[in-house]
Amino acid sequence: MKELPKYYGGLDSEKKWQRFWEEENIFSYEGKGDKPVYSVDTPPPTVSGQLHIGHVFSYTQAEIMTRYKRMRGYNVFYPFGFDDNGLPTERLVEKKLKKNASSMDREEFISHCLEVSAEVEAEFKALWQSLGFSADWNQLYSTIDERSRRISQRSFIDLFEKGYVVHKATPALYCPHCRTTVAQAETEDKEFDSEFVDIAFTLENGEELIISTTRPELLPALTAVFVHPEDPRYKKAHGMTVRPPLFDIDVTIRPDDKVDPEKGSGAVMCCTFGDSTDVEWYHTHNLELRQAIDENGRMNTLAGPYEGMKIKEARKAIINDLEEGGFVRGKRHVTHPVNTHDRCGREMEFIVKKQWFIKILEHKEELIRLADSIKWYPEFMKERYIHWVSNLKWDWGISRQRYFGVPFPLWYCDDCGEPVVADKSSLPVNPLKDGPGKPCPSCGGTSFVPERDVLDTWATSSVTPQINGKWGEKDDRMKEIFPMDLRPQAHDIIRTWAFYTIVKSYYHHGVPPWKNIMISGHSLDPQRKKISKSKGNAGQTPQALVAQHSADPVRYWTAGSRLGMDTFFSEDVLKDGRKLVTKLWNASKFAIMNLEGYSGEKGGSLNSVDRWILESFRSTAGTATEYLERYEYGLALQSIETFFWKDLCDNYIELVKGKIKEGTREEKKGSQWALFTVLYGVLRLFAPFLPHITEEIYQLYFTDFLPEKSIHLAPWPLPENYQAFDGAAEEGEKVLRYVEFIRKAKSEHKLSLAHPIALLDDEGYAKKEFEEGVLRQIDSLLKVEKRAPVKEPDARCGEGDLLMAIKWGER
RNA sequence: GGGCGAUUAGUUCAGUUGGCUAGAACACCUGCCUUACAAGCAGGGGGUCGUAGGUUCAAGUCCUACAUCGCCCA
Repeated sequence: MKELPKYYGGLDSEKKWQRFWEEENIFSYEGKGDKPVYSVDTPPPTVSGQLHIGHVFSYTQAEIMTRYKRMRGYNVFYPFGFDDNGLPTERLVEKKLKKNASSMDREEFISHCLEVSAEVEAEFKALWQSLGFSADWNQLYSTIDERSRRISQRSFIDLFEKGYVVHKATPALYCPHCRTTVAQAETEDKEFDSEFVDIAFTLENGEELIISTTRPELLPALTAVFVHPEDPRYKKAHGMTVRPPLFDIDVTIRPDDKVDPEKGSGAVMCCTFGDSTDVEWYHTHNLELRQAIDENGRMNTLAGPYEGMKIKEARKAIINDLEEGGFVRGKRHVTHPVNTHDRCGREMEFIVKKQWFIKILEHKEELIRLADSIKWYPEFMKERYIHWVSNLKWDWGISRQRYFGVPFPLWYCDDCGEPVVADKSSLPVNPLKDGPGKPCPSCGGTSFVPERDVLDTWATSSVTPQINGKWGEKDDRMKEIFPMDLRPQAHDIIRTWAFYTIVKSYYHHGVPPWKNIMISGHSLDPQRKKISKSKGNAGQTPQALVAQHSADPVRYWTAGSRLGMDTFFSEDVLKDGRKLVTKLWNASKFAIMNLEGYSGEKGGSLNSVDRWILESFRSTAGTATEYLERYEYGLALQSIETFFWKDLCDNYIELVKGKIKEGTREEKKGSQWALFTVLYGVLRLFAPFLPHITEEIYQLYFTDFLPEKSIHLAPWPLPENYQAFDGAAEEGEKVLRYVEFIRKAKSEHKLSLAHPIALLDDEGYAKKEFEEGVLRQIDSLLKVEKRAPVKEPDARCGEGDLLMAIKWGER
C-alpha cells in the first residue's frame, strides 16, 4: 500500500525539489519548437544591497503566472537578470570601502564594483531559488556583462544613426553630491525648510524693489527680474533696469504670466538656474547664461569674494553681508518643495554642459498612442503612464559622469569636433582604451578624444527585451521571443522602467516591447506606509521569513491580493498559508489511503455525490482559469481553496470514506476514480501557487499512474476536458442541506458528531430524494442506525419540505 | 493644484454586465479527542456597504458633490 509519511518535510522538501527542478532542467527554455513561446521580461533588480518583502511580493506574483502558462502548454521563456551597473552599486561600494570613487583609479574602482555586485547577485539568486522560482537560470544576465554592454552600445549607435539622440549644451539636472547629471525621472520633490529673504534691489530711477528668495547665493547668477504682466504695481517698470545689492550686474525687468503676483512682492529674480522655471525663462526669453555654481557644488569666479564656498556656506555669507549692508527688509521660515535626487535625497542643481539626450519631447504623441497597443493589467495603470509622458518637460539625459557603467561607444574628432560612433562589429568598446578604428567620416581626421561619460544605467536596463532576444548577436532570437508576452513589475516604476523600455523598443523596432504588462502593488507596513529600504520599515528579511515559514506559505501571502492593489504584510498571514499546506498534506494522505487498490482505470458506478464533486471541480477549474487569464491570481487561489477545503475535504471526503470502505465493488471503483481525478486536479490547480508541497505529493503517489516527470509539466485542468454533469450541483446541494440540518442538531445538543442516532424520522424525504447508495453514505456519516417513526423525539430539525425528528442513540 | 486608486463585519478583503436574506478568512462565542488533520471539525453572534443628493420597479454596484486615506506628479 502506498502511504504518505505522517508529516510533510517543509523546508527540507522544498530544497529537495528545488534541486530536482534545477538538475532535471524542468524549467529550461526549449528554444524554437512546436510549442508556442511565452516570454517574460522580468525587470532585473537593482544591485543596491538588500531585497525586501516588497520585491518578493511583486516578483512572486509574476512567477505564479509562468508556472500557470507552462502548464497551459507554453514553452515558457522566463529569464532573470541583475541591474548591477550604475550609481546604486557605486554607492554600495563606496560605503563598504569607506572611500570615494574619485579617490582611486577608475579601473580599480570598477573591479571593486564587479566584485561587490557578484556577491550581492549570488544572494539575490539564492533568495529567488529558495522561493522556488521557475526561472531558466541558464539565461541569467547582468547589465554590465559583455552581451549587455554590446547590446547597450548597439542600442546607442542605432539611436544615433536614426537621429533619436542629440548632443547639446543645454541646462541639465545635476546632482552636486553624486557629481553627475541625472534624468527627470530620477528626481522627486521634497518639502524642505528654508528661509525666505526679502532683498532690496535698486531700480534705474533709484527706487527700491523688494525681491524675496530662498536662494540669495544665486544673486551673482542673476539674469532677469520677472513680474506678472497685469500686475498694476509694476506696469510702469517693464523694461527698466534693476541691480541687486553686492554684485555689479544690471538686468531688465520683464513681464511673464508665469509669475504669481500673490507670492512675496510679486517680483521674482531669475538666475542660472534656481529652478525649472528659470530654465524655461532662459529658453523662452533668450537670457544670458551666468552660472555661479560649479560641478562640485561650489561657487565659481562669478561669485567674486564668495568663490570656492559651498552652496550653503555662500548662502550664509551672502545673507550676512546683505544684513550688514542694510539690504534685508524681512526674513521668514517657509517650507517649500525642492527638487531632489531620488538616489541620495539631496538638492538638485542645473548645469549647462554638453550632454547626450534621447529625444522624447518631439515624440510624445506617438509614445502616448503606443500605450494602447499594450494590454495593461489593471487597465487604469495605463493612465499613470500617459500622465507621466504628457507632463514630461525634458528629453532623456543619458550622460553620466560616473565610472561603473556602459561606456558610450563614442569619440570626438580632434580636427572637426564631430562625434564618431564605433562600428557595430567591434562592440563592446571602451573608448578610453580602444579607438574607433577608422578615420573621421566628416573630415578624415585620425586623432580622437574619447567620451569619458558612461550611459545612464536605465539606458541599459531598458533594453532587457533586446538582451533577452540577443538582438544583433550571432544567435539572435528576437523573432522567437519579441515582442515579449509579459512584463511584470510594480507600479512605482511605470515612469522609469516601463517608460524607458517602451521608448527603446519603439525607437529600435517601431513596436512596444511587450504585449501585456501586469502591474503589482506595493507591500505596506502596518502603518500603511510603503515598505522601502530608505524608510527602514522593511522588517524581517525575506531570507529569514523563508527560513522560518518555508517558501510555500510566503508565496501564499503574495497571491492573496488583487493585482495592482497594495497589500499589508504581517506574519499572521503566513500562518494561513501554513495551515493550507498542512491541510493539503493531511487530505492527500487520507485520500491516498482510501485509494488503496485503485487501478488507475476509469470505471465503476458514480452516484450523485460523486457527480457533484466532479462537477464542482470542473466549475472551479473554469473559474480559476478565467481569473488567471486576467492575472487575478488572488481570486483564482481563493476559488481553488474554497473548493478544496469546503467541498472536497469537509464534505466529499467525509461522505465517501464510508462508501469506499463498505460499498460494493462497483461503487468503490467509481468513487476511487472520482477521488483520484479530483485530487490530482486540485493539486494541479494549486501547483503554481504552492509548487513544493504539490510536487512532493505528486512524486510520492501520482508518478505511478502518470507520465510527467514533474507536476509542473502536467497539463492545466481545463473545464472542457472534463465531463459535465447537468444538475449535479443541485443534487449535491440537497445532500449537503440534509447533512447540515443534522450536524446542527448535534451541535445544538452539544453532542459529538460521532454520536449515534438511534431513530431518524424524515417523513420519507431521504428515501424519495436520494439514491440507495447516497442514503447509505449519509447514514454512515451521521451514524444513523435506523430510519423509523419517532414518537417522543429528543430533537427536531429542518425546515420547509424537510422536517426531521431524532431519537439519540447510546455511545 | 493635477492624475490614479481606496473607503463593505472588530481586522484584512471578495461582491464581474444594477436583481434572492451583502459573503469569506482571521478574531470572537458555544460545543466536539470524530481511526487524515485540535495547525482540526460542527455550529453561532456580528455590517444604516464613508457622507449627502440623484437615476431606476430595484443601487454596495450607475451619476453628481463632498469627506477621509494612500500612491504618483507639479
